[in-house]
Amino acid sequence: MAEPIPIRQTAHRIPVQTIGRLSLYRRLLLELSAGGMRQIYSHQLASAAVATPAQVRRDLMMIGFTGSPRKGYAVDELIAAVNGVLAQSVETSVALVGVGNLGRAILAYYTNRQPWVRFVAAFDRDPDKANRIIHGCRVYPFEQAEEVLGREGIRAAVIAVPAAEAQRVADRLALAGVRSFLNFAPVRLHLPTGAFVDDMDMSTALDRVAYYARQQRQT
Amino acid sequence: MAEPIPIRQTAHRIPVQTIGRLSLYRRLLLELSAGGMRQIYSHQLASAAVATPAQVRRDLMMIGFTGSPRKGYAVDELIAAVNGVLAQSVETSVALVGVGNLGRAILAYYTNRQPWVRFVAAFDRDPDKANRIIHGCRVYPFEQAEEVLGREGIRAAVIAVPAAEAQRVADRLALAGVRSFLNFAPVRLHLPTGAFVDDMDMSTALDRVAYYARQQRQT
DNA sequence: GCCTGTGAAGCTATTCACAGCT
DNA sequence: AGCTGTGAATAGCTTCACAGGC
Repeated sequence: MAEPIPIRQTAHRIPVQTIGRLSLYRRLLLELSAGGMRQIYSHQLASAAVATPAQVRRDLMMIGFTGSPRKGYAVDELIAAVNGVLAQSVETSVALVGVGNLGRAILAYYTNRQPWVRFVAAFDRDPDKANRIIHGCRVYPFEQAEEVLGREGIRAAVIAVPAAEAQRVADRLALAGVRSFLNFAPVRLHLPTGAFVDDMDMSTALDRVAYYARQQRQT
Repeated sequence: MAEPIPIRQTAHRIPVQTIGRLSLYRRLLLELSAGGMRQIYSHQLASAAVATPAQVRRDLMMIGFTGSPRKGYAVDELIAAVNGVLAQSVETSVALVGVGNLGRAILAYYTNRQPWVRFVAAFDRDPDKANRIIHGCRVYPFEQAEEVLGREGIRAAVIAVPAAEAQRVADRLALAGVRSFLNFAPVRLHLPTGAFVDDMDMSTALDRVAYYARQQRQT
């Protein structure tokens, strides 16, 4: 009865930045592996990821993966190790809320990438959109959210509704058991502690980019 | 001949996080102002922005804006102050590269928001897309990038091309004078120092969200 | 009493730098 | 000779906490 799942427990919390970079490393490594690369040095992976070698080594240390001084890291083993952290062997079910222009583009974007994540349901307030299948994902009226989320065991959602509705949607999803959100609406969400939100605030991002475009001073 | 542009120089560099929050504050304040609010306390703005009051005060300190202990901050003056920092009175011209599903959704998203930023040109490799007008933005063949970017004085661009093309596109834009990038392609870009890149990496974001959806342990 | 402005402290991610290994 | 693994140092954003003001 000691530990039924002795997978790999890296005692400490992994910082969110590291999680993000691990996702990037995996993507790069999958491509390199397909290209025949078997071993890789931290400086090579760092260069591909636009990071420093020390950063790469630190990240891998976080997940308890070790290489050899002589040959660097074994690519396929490293991919497996990252998979072990990012996707605990099962694929994650995700819901999309808001099937407007942006929502559809998001669905199209994710289709046939990341087989470890699957969009199993989409919701829209507009009943005309219900019961259609978009990019292989069934659209339900938002009223059925609780039922479908529960049935599918969905704990992650992508919010692509207008700003004015985002908080209401988030509240309802949270009550239905969703704990992790990818928020495309340009508002910050108030959520119960323990929930995770990743804001993809395109408005803010464009403002930042516009700001730095004007900082053409000496550098 | 002392200082022809005595605008407002807050000696130190403003951190990118602060720039992002200023953008958010402005959006919130515009709405509050439209709703008739004239004064606001740091804790009120903080609550709307899901931040701490100290954070708000520090951010405003960064741009040299001061309130009064009694009444807090004057909403409209604060909006003007943020505008002074984020948009130096002129509107910023931006180009979009890649007019696929995602590119069109991006254009649609930004249309009629943020009047201080304007998409003046879009580019696509596919000549069939050229010379059309999408959401009020003219599409050019990518070959004409240098010419159009130069003519319009464009220094900021949104990259929405497939991963495999993003670096080539970025290189060419950088050579044509673009210094600030909003990158939707799921790769990190290598750019000359001094250039600014904001990565909107949707793949990484979804992986992060999926990861934390599974961390349903005690919190 | 309750707010702002801010020096100082705290925190956490990143980078350094070097011992150890092959 | 050149790489990994990692304690220690660094850096920079955030939070604390309190003086000052109304």
